[in-house]
Amino acid sequence: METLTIGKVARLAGVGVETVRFYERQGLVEEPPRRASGYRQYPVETVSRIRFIRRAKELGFSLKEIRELLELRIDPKTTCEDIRRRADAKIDDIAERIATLRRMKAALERLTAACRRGRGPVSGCPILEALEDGEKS
Amino acid sequence: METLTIGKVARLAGVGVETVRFYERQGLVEEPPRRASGYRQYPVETVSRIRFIRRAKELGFSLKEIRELLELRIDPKTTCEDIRRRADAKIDDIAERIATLRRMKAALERLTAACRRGRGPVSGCPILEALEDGEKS
DNA sequence: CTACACCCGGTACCATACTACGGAGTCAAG
DNA sequence: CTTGACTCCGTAGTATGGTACCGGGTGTAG
Repeated sequence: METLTIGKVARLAGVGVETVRFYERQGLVEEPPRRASGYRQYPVETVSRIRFIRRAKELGFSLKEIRELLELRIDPKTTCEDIRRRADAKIDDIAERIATLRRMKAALERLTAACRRGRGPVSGCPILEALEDGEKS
Repeated sequence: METLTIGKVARLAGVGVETVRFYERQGLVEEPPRRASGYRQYPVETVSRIRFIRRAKELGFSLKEIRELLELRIDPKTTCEDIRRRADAKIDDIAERIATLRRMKAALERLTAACRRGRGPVSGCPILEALEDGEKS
């Protein structure tokens, strides 16, 4: 089975070596087996895992939330009911983020449209107005 | 014209007084007029502005990016061309975030579906696998 | 068998985004 | 006209998420 050193994992995932070790300390990346010298031996999947972490982080999930997302899987240690409840909560959260982003996008599209056809009466701040409704917390 | 003290703005927007002043220092909230005593007099719109900042932050935008979003408007100081270019870049950014969130949501939905019909062969980490493709940076 | 890139753990430092504190002045209800 | 909540500014401290550096050991190509 193919394994990678920490440096290769880091390069493939587009992060620094220090970041990989940091994610390990945070419980986001499983502690890999070591060889006699103490060198970490990573399975190739670790690369995808780290790439996922980066993407989720860009979308505003905290490392704690990302850990929870990564723990969502069907295994014998947790009941199906429990997994479904937590996954459903995440789904709702994500749906709401998508809805808000869509409103922001629509507002910006109206702005560029107004711009294109000779600066209509768009003043004030359109993106801000787009979120006036739809408040919920 | 109705104005608000900093404390009222903060309460209505759901943040602390210190946060309002912090956003002012960061250029996210315009410096309001003061009365003779030095007290800030905010227009009511400031509340929406701060609520927008909070939402955008939850979606993973940095304060710097949020400032850029809030500056996108048609005014005489910038050319239409410039506004459109910057707005288009933000639109692309947002579209990509939406696409990634949709893939995450779909993965979680597959997980709960598998869960519901008596734990199928879903092992490993479905949300992670959902993003295996669609890499771009 | 040595050079050089790589890995080890530990600690210290950094940027971002707040949050708290202190000492003093202000406002309004009673 | 006092009292208590609110405001002022400045500075310092916190949490998160890394990033950098250290002295030392490891691995391998020439």
